[in-house]
Amino acid sequence: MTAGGSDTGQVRRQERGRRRMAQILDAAEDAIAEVGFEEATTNAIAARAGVSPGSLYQFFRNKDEILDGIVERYTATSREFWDRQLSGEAARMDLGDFIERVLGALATFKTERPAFWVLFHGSAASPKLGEVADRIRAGIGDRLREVFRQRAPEVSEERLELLASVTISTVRGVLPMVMEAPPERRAALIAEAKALLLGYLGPAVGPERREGRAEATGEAPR
Amino acid sequence: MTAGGSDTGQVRRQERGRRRMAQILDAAEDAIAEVGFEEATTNAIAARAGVSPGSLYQFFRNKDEILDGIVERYTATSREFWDRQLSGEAARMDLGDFIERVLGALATFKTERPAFWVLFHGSAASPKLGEVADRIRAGIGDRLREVFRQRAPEVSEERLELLASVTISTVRGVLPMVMEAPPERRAALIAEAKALLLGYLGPAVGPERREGRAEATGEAPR
DNA sequence: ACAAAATACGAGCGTTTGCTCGCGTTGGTC
DNA sequence: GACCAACGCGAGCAAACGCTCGTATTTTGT
Repeated sequence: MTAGGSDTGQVRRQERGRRRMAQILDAAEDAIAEVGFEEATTNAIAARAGVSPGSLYQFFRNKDEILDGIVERYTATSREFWDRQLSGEAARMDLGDFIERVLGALATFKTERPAFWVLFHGSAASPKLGEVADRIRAGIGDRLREVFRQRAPEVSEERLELLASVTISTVRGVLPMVMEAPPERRAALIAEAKALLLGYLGPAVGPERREGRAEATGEAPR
Repeated sequence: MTAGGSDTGQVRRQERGRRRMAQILDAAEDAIAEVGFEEATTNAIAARAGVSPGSLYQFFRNKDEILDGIVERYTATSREFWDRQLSGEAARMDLGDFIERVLGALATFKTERPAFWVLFHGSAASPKLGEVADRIRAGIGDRLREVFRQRAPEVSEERLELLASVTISTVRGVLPMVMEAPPERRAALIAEAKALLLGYLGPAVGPERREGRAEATGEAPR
């Protein structure tokens, strides 16, 4: 009898099994990134992972559960990434440097994990992936708002919310353009995106905000 | 015998037939907008259009050709829209007014034709739709660049290209946020988007640009 | 050493999907 | 009014899909 299921905890997974699960998730990730979720057949995923269809269903009760597995891995990876990018340090950096660092890190991350990129920004994913991506973005929004709040405590909460939302949407719109461009053009596009965001965020949360717009370097009025 | 096919020109369509084709395209548009292209079954589309599967295939050789029909209609509608928005007049307007008008028109258009919206910006469409949308955006980019060129003839061609690309990507990123927000919040979000674009475009193609500026969005001397 | 559980296989099931086919109806043309 | 193309129907075919099942092998616990 099959003893399937993955997170029901009813199966004592062996080392071999955990390896297989990772193999299958890798294969599924690639397949879905290539042709979309509905079009990635379970048999094809199994074949790509070097596993029989029967074995696949030993670890995942159905196709949706494979997607759940991918989502779980992505959520964890994403959290790590944004923990690094939006740490306390981010509130103390120069705004331009901050923007540049995040955009750069985002670009290299998407380059290194193209499957994640296609999965969550592409147009061939699935409604479920869309929802997860929305939730993740909401979390990023909260953290970004916190960074802004620390940078500019005098700004109202509603404005902070607007700033964070617009910033995320902008990055979301601009990043595909950067990623689809030939690599030698990326630097110029990132610089342009930086200018765009700097012009928008600078007056609100940058050092040059308000009273006399000092050109100063290294001041912390508070 | 069936005499199918749509654009092969081998069939003398009657008035009744052309009406049926429009019915089918309407139904297909709605169905695809709801569940995505692959998941919208031909039988369901036929039923929604009040037509038998056999009749559907009288007008469209296969499922892809239905998509072609939708694309054709959208392309025409889109061209009309952008003809209005990016006419010669656009080069003579105040930059802020121009941005506001386009954003507003875009928002109302997407509200009135939700199917188009989901089809071309949603994540449940199809690779083919993606390609078409890319081509359309390229066309919009050309026209926008032309508007910018008329507004600021002294700006280099490469810079104009960057400005147009970044502008389109930004709008593409910001618009979903506006559309998904509750209607009473849209005005605030559009105002915010306007500020974002004005800050970026103003120094380059706005009336407030100055010849002597060496800072900010660095202009390459030549 | 031995039983039980976990892992592995792949042919093939039941269902769904895009599409066909045979046949009947409507409408334009002479 | 006779003829023929265009229009219309819907049962059902062939292919593809997600998934199962009987069975064989490997690992773990004792």
